[in-house]
Amino acid sequence: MSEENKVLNFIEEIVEDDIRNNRHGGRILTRFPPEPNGYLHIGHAKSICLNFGLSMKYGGKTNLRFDDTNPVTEEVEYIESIKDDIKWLGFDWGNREFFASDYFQQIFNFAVNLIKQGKAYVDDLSSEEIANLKGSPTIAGTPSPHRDRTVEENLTLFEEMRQGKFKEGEKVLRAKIDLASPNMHMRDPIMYRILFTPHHRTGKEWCIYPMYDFAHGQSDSIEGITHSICTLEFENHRPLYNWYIDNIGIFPSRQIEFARLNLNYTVMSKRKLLQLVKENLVSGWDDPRMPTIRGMRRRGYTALGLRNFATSVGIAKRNNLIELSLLEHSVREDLNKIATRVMVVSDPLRVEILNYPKDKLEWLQVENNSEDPNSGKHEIPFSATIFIEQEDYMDNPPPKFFRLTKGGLARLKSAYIIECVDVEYDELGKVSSLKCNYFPESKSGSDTSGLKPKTTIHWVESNHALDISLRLYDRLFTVEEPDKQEGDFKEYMNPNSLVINNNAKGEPYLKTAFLDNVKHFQFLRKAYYVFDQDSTSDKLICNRTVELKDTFSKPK
RNA sequence: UGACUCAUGGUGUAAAGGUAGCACUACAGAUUUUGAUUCUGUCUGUUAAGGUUCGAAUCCUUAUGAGUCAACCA
Repeated sequence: MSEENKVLNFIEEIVEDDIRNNRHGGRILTRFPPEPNGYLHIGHAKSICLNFGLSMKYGGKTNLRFDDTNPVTEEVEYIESIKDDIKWLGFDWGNREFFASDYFQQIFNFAVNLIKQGKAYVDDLSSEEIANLKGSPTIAGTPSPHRDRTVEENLTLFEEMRQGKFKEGEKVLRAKIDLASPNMHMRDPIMYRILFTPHHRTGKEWCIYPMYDFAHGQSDSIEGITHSICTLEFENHRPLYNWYIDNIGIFPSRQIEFARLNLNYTVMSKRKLLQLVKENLVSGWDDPRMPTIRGMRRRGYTALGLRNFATSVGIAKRNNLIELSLLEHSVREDLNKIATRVMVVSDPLRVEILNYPKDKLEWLQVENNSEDPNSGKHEIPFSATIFIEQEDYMDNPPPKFFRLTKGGLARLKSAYIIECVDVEYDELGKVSSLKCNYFPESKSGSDTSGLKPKTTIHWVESNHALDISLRLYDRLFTVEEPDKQEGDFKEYMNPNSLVINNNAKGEPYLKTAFLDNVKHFQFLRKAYYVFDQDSTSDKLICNRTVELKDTFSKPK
């Protein structure tokens, strides 16, 4: 055991304890149980990493199980995307792919079992009537007039429910537990309801469907799940989870709850994300501003970055609000190691190098990534006209500005040192171009000039420059907790969450890289970028994944 | 004002009665042909009040604050 393994979260402690006590023979089986009614988000990623991580750590397995017990909201479309996202994240469930709907017959049999024990009954009351008789947390519920039907009567009625002899809402099957329980979930919860909507897998075979509480734990038990990990809002369901298992007498899976992930400046509920998509406030589930796995992937976040993030947020029972900066840190950490360095000028300022021969062109070697010695090199052109970043030149620099100024020096990355000798302005008085001289003996790698410019700036040669479209993404909301504000959360959307820049100039290698399927880049001194899926070799579109840390521009 | 759960720096997470640690953030400094990376350092914390104990973040009591629950959703 290494040092880091000694710090266990509370679930790992439970698992190690179970292994120590030889519970289930030391077998560990977890599951990830998505409902196929939406796309996976970063919160699901935390759960996926937890469940798969746990089984990998303790020599167990993890099942993928679709919790498809509500045909009204579920669609096949989501199943493929969910599987795709889990694979992309880097996890493999092998052949352990299951559906709660596969267990409908067994779950039905469990219900019959409870009816026979006198622990379940068919109720004719409407949804409203049942709710009204349920009482409140401080007031006990009132029994339904149908609570004491005979076993035979219940058996017949339930079978008739199954045969489709009743309309939707006409009858339900309820567990007979305790109408006075302080836990509302124990007040004769509904086990089955009638639904004539065809199911995406079982078609019209069934017209009665088990409720979550009578399907999830049963599926866990059928699969022999040892640790059924869910989020905190199911804490109050645990007594019911256990009651069903105890009373049916099936494999005792154990439910364990942990705090879901909350990220600031975003929303995480499927319902709200769906709203953003439906109302076209984002371009889709894979909009790079979305906290969905697809969105983050399109944004350029890496699977490893996301997995590391999931690990670093930790597992506990206390409600949390994670700062976006931790996510960004995790992503940068990975990208720093793998991103190919290129030069792209987002706001070009033309520079003429007066003492460089007008028709000369040289190709210079640059490293793909100085962090990775095996990443190789590529070539960039250099000539008498180049672009640099507008913000890298100032007439009247503030103190501590050490980029280019009139009469000042700067190193062009991987090329020469230049000195600014003259400045031209447009009619508005804005700097329109620079005249510089270069120092031939200052060439990168063989510099004998003895000059020590205070900084190195990025640049792009003008004749070979590629026009690049940049999509600059920022946080989707202007407030930390959009859900907790007054009024509609959508009022707090950040109007600048997407800014498109079509003026950027990139080095020609970008096109080669695109054709070579290189994905992640660091645009030197600016940010990490990824090619958007809409790119073609003639029109490169880059999504800004995350900016580089910048300790200079902060003070303003 | 019912039940369940939780409470440690700005954020997140450890410390199983014995030095309050780690990561992120922020701020310094060093290195740097990216104001990045890397390295070093600094700031800030046990919700409150009692109790048990030689000793309490940890155990007990009470208070306070927060979350969840009264869907034929999951």
